[in-house]
Amino acid sequence: MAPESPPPLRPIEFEILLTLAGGERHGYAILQETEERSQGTLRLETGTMYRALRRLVEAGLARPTERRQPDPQDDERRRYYAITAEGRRAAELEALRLSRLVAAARSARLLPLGT
Amino acid sequence: MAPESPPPLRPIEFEILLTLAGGERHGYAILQETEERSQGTLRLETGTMYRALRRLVEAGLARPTERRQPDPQDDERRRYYAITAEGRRAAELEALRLSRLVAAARSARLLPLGT
DNA sequence: GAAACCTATATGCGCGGCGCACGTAGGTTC
DNA sequence: GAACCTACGTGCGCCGCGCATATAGGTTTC
Repeated sequence: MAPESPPPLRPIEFEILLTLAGGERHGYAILQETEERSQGTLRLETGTMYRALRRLVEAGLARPTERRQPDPQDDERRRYYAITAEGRRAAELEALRLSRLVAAARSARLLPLGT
Repeated sequence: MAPESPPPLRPIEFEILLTLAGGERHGYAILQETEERSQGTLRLETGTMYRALRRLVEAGLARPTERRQPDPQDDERRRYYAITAEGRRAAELEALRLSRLVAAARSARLLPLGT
């Protein structure tokens, strides 16, 4: 009877949470920032992203924020989201898993040892 | 017209190639070694693994080996597979992508900085 | 000035990967 | 002999994903 580990994050869900870990973001900003970070190695489709974002909210890993600062620059259509405490824990777990995976890849000489 | 980057590896495909990077393996050994490496954070279903392995062969990233060493210890049912040069390149690319992702996670303080 | 593009969010649809169950089968352990 | 391990594989249903499309206001380009 293990403490019932939560279902693992899908790659796209982790990307979104990683972006949200940097602060509140709206959907379109998540799209841009994620693709920029991956430098073309990942293209995040709008349909995929908005649905994954909704899933994260339903799972309690992200939450919509009512933040509507009186900035006239701000596009009214934007809907902002923040990572939750549970979302952060899930992302930390996944990051740890990935770091071990990368270490294993380094041991297998799939990456330069010095990196 | 970018040089048409290949479709990215799925997580399970990367796990399999990572195991094969350590040398020839048969299917059941891939199952055991992968689960052992992930220490319970990933459970690789038999159906999923054998099908992913077949996909990798069809994509030219892995190949069956006719290796049948005269070891009487060896279970005759085993079917061995090896990583191909193309498979290694794909795994290296994915490992690089993941290492950058982990670095980003570290910057976002999802991982202890010292690790 | 309209055609093209950017920002911003969202749905429709079809394919296929995945989880789970099951099948086969010989060997070992209790 | 029942249960379990090794070893390979198929069947099936769900749903996540990629791609297309919808909506709509603002800006840039020809």
